[in-house]
Amino acid sequence: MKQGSGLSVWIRLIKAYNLILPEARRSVEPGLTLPQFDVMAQLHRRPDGMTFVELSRNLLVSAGNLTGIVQRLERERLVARETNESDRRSARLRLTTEGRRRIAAAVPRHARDIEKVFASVPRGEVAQLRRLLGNLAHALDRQTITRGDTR
Amino acid sequence: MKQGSGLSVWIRLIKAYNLILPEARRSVEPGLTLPQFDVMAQLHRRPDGMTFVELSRNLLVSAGNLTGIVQRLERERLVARETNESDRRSARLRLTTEGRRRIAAAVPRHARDIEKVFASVPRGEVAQLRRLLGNLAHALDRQTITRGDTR
DNA sequence: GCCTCATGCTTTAGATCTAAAGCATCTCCC
DNA sequence: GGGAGATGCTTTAGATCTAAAGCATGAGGC
Repeated sequence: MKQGSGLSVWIRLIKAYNLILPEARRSVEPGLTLPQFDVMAQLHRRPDGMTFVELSRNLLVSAGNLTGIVQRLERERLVARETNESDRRSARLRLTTEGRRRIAAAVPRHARDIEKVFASVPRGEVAQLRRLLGNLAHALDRQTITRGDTR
Repeated sequence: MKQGSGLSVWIRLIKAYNLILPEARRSVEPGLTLPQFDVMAQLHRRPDGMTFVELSRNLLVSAGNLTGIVQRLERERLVARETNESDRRSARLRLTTEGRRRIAAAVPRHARDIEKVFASVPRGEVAQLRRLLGNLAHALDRQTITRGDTR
């Protein structure tokens, strides 16, 4: 009777995700795409910079994708890389002064815009969703890591 | 104190979505992409076929994207289009016999694979998530429609 | 000092995605 | 009729994404 509720959760998750995503996209600084904004927002919280690997872990973006995203940000002089002399494979990315200027106001504005999206949802439900989605992500995380086994 | 929970829900939604998505992708019939699978799964439930507009409404995929996805399915002879003589703008898409064969077993298998993803989540939480995500999608839906106003 | 493997980033091919413009065809109203 | 606007699909440019291969550099064992 309760059969199939997992699939139903997944379908509703997709639906909610795809309803919010365009709002999130609309809310980013004009001239930036959402992935570009995400990279800059991450860097904004880490004045000492981040490597590609650190970034890709925090953003759930593969390293391969970052190459292109960062290249476009470098072309716009919003991000700069410096090579690490002690490990010449890795690069450290930082916001430029212009990049910091552009993102500083955009981050809190984006946060406010996302809050507005949830304005019509009862407070209690938002709190529950927050908790349940946190549990869900944790459960999936463990499961995904485990699946890496050869067994 | 409770400030910012909407943003937090959004971030966790992204995380959960991005954890499940690779599993969903892994689970589709080999040789098909997830969007291609989605199109075929929709058509499988509608033996009398669907137009591009109907499909894009059900899949949250823009009509522009469908053109390419359907072209690849036509190339593989999994889907065929017939032109509507009474309205020559629109096309009706149907699964071919081969397409039906390919998708028939894949759909329930995919559903079982998604259920497995939720195996480690307590039944009660799955039920709550189902309900809350349903409410969320409804609330957002109304809001999005309303936003279309000039006001 | 080499060899092997791991690590960090880039590249490639192919598919998708957004946003916007474009092309037919239909509808409606004067 | 004929034109204005709506509708259904396609096309375009640019960005992203997956999956997989590739390249350079590091680290550890012998």
